[in-house]
Amino acid sequence: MAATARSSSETIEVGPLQILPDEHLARANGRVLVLSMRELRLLTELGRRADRIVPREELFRLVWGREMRAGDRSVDVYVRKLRVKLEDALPNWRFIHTHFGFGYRLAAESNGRSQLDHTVATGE
Amino acid sequence: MAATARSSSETIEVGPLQILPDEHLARANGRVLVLSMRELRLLTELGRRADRIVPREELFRLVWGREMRAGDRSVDVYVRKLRVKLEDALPNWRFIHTHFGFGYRLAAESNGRSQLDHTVATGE
DNA sequence: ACAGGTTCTTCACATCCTCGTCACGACCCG
DNA sequence: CGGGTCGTGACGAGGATGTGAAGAACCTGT
Repeated sequence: MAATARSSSETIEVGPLQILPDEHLARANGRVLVLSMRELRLLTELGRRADRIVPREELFRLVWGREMRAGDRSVDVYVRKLRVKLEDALPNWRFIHTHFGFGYRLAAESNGRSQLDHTVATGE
Repeated sequence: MAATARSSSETIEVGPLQILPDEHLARANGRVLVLSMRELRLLTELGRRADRIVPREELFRLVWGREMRAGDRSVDVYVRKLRVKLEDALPNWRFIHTHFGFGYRLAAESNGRSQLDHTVATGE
């Protein structure tokens, strides 16, 4: 892959979610999320395109670094893993949205009510 | 003629409605609308001809890519689906107008009052 | 090299969504 | 009023996505 060594710490914020690719970690309301390599990369690439629909093939290319074979379900499986961990960390939010026939989109959406946890107190 | 230049990221705006065919999505006051392939294409073709009456046969040809068989109600059904989703996202607006015997026309018309719609995520 | 634990990949099955179509009733216009 | 047009809800088939699990690959410390 491109030898573009990212110098300054990139920070991606999506609602109460904070992604720090260069630190190899993400935070939910300041709490550190334990993510594997693949999971973090997938989340990062989605985060870099937050609020936009990213096709599976593109996601696979970005995260796995090669072309996706037809029928490969890896992206779906890792989306699932991310959803579980995000749900676990922030029960009242939904982040990864499916766009049937197109791909996935990352965006913070509160589950309607009880966003009493808005006292994020991130360094913001 | 269809000299539609394939400029990157075409944006169609109709009142508070924003259609981004290349992103595979549309927004209502910035909020993403979840549309299926057909729905988005229909909305797009209507949007490209905003304020003009588009005959069913033409709409069908544009969206389905083939000639419409007599008695086919697909266009009507999908107009209905779009209306429901648009109504859900922007309750005080009407977009798709029927022209009896001719076809449909897309135009933003506020229902007169209180378009201060804070359509907060219902979470329903 | 080995054991123990973790991550990655692949599968099979379950579930959900889309799409085209139908049927019936309301509507519009002459 | 009469006949065609449009609105609307429902249905089934087929395909796309969700989900749990098993085995392979990998990593780490001894």
